[in-house]
Amino acid sequence: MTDDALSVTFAALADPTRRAILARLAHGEASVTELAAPFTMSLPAVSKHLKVLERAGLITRGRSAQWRPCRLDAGPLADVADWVGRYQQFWDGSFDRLDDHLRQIQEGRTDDRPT
Amino acid sequence: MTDDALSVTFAALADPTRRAILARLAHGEASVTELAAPFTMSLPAVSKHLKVLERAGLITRGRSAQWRPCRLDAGPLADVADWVGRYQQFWDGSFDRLDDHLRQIQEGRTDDRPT
DNA sequence: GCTATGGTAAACCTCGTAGTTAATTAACCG
DNA sequence: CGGTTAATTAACTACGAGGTTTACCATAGC
Repeated sequence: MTDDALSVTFAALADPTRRAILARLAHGEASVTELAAPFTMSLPAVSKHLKVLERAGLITRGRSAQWRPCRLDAGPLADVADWVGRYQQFWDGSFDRLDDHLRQIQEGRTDDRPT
Repeated sequence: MTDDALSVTFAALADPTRRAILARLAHGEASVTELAAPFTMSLPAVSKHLKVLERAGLITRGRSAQWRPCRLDAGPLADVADWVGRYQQFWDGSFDRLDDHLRQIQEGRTDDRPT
């Protein structure tokens, strides 16, 4: 797997278990065993998923006695929304962003974006 | 890799080469060799990336003589935007979507979404 | 100190991904 | 037909992802 931030984030999201964990954390902090409860897989497997999410910056982990509570950090999701938003013109039938697009061409932007 | 649509889409996007290919296709149709030009990797490698994108529904491929032109299909990106949008309240500091969120709870929605 | 609980680490297995080179198919052109 | 260009298939290598079980560390509570 490539190691740029966006790739790490997308890869972390490419698993329904991890997305379900994020969905659970949207309700609020939770311990590892709480997060693992809905799944049939072993605790170490969940622990690994959490490590992936942590590496992607999607969760942060605290320390309270023997518990390691997880909290959602949606920062990287904003980057995802930003990235995907550049393609919005290609699915919503509107071209509201076309002038942004053209302006960016003029600015000589040639990196990883649709325009 | 899991085979639900969203996972396949996220996995396809978790590679800078593939994102660059999508960015290129946002300019318009292109052949495989055209798409491969910016990269140092071999043509079969690019061909495999295209197969991943095709499987995710992010591109469609035509046929014109010996060329197999690729076109962007942003449909799956709309699903990504939809998914990530449910977390917007967690990064933009506003709670504009909170009532949507609460309404969905009342509708008994318990699937892969932050609320 | 002992034991129970919460969580991670280690070692291992299996499978898919990303890349290579070489061979093959497909279509055009003279 | 023969040759060239476009692209895929095949066979192979290397590696990381996701899962398991077992063993270990850390803290709480008696």
